[in-house]
Amino acid sequence: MELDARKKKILNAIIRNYQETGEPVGSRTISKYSDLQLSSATIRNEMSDLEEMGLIVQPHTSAGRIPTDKGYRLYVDQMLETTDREAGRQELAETSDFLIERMDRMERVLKQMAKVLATNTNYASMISAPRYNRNKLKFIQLSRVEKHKILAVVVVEGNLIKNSIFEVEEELSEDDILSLNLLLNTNLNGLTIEEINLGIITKLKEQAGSHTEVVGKVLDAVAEAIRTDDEELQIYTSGATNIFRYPELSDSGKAKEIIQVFEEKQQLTNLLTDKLGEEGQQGIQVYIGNETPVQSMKDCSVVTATYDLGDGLQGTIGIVGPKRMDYEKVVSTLQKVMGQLDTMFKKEE
Amino acid sequence: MELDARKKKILNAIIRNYQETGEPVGSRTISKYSDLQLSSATIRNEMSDLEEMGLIVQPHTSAGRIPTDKGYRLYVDQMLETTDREAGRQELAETSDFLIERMDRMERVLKQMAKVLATNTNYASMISAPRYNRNKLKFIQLSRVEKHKILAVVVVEGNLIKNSIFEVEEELSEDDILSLNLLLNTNLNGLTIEEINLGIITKLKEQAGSHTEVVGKVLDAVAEAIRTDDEELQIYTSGATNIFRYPELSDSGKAKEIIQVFEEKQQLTNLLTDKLGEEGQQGIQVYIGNETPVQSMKDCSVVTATYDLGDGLQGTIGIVGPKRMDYEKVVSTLQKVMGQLDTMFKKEE
DNA sequence: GTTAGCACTCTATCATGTTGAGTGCTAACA
DNA sequence: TGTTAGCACTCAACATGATAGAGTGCTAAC
Repeated sequence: MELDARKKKILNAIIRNYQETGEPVGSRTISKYSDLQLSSATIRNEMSDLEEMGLIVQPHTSAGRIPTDKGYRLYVDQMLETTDREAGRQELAETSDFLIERMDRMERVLKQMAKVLATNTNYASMISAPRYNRNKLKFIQLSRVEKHKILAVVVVEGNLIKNSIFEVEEELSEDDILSLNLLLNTNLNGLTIEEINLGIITKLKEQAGSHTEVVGKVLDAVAEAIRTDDEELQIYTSGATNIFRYPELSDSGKAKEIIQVFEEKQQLTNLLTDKLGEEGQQGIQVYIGNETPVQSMKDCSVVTATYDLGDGLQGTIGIVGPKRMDYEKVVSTLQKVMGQLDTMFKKEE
Repeated sequence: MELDARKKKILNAIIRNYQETGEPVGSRTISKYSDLQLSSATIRNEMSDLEEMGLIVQPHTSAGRIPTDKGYRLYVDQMLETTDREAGRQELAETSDFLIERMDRMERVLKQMAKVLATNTNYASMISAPRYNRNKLKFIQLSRVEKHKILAVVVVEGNLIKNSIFEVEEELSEDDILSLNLLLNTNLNGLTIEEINLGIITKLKEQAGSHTEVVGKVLDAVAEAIRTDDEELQIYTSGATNIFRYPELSDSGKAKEIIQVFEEKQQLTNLLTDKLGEEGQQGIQVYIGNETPVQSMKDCSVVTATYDLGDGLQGTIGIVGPKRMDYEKVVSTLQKVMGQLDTMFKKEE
């Protein structure tokens, strides 16, 4: 069976209506509220066809129809026009002014962004801090904090800073520290973690003479600082409790599963890094129901988008909501937030 | 009416029973499962008295009784013996071995502790990172990262480290930085934030000569590093979804409120800092129902405990659960975790 | 002071009936 | 051939009523 223009219109109307009400939608409703002038009987025939094609289903006999995952997929792929909504843009802009004023550190900005996303959409939001694709070492600074305690500050490309305090057996003089600083910086700066191989390490330790212990510990700190461990991906979330707004997700079994994922964050990594390399349309990915890589989200839809701050700094923002979410609004909101991240960090750094 | 020993025993039995089942408990149950050999009729008379005293209530006529806030309060204050439970200790100890092995940074330890607390008790847990009572400046280190960018590393007592990168107009030479470092450290080390007054600032800026801009920005960074802002209190939580285990808290209205508090964390500050100064019995505080400073927790009980790592490092750990929580277990678990924090950080630092 | 017995109350549960929304099918119509 | 009116049918949701069971308070006897 082919999907002609009229069937598309009807499917569209069903999805829109279901989006608003959350209730199965019947033939009479469509007949009244769509622009095609057809009787409910005709709509019924068409709906029967749509059901046969697997785009909609009845929860039970004598109920209206609701879209299937396949139906949503079709809707998202073919029927969604990304119209700019002036109203939405306006609203978000206001929040953003407020945001820029109070801006402080990356962490705070990301937290705020997550919050803006969640409150604007009424869905749950998540945002991952930038991952470092190129992990070049920029700068190392050792200092003596106490007699046997050394502070190592490691700065990598993108001005990410990591500290580490460790204890050493020997007592180092200021001069020792100075020369170690020089040694480390001349040999390591500009290198990526892959380039710091055993050869370089051995050479360093030789040159360090009696201070091999310190060098070893510093290298540990460096490794710690620039590793791109998935476990370590910082994720900020907001509005997880928004899912209670949607009855189809509110029963305590489903709600628990979803909120747990948001609380533990570990699993969100899968969502936020899933298609990180590939370039879709502007890096936007839509997972409907079972398409999700995270099983607990099978009753939700997830929309993610990759942002790029330059300097190899890439991260992902995402929205989790019911399958009947307002995809149009979500996509355009995500785009706006990405634009904002862009200007914000262009301005700041 | 006076509360004799028998009434206490009955109240105790009611609370214990309600703790396990979550159902109102009737006279017959007590008659059978308590060690006092009394008929249900006698128990009924006593229960009637307990109700009159406001310690228990009937949800409706012909239902059993459940404890009131006042009843729980009496139970916690007078009837709770903190017996060491060998089994519990054993269990927690195992988890802790695992924990020590993977220990890394303070943040990770605290996250793990929260998790241990939550999984051991099956309630929700929260833990605040140490607050700094004495904020003595220990060490400042400036370095040049790029031409116009300076990295300031500030170390305060307790080895808390804060970084800040800022831009400066003038181009600083390595020598400039060296002398600024000297200047800042000789003048500021060992001072608390209160002691860094306008006089010292002016003096510093004079001595800095042309580098007043840098000094100003460094001082901002210092202020940022050692301020004890409540807003900034780092809080780690775990097991918020445990509340779904308790039917009396699972309906989506209550659950939403509670989980929201855990998600936004802001309000938890009130719980975790409420009685921070005062010393109760080992710093343990129990809030039952409406006693809580956070309105959304009025259907829960909250138990908090203050830990002290020495060096002026103080923080709070807490448990949130239903009012019928196992106070005994919670208190003893908290004590164990505090002991662990203690040994852990004594060992490490 | 304790207990057995009884009338009473209230919830939970189940069966039953009713209503209304919505469908599928058929026959008539353009 | 596509569209529509009409009708019988289905099913969830809601209300009603009956029943069982848990638990109480009270009274009278021990």
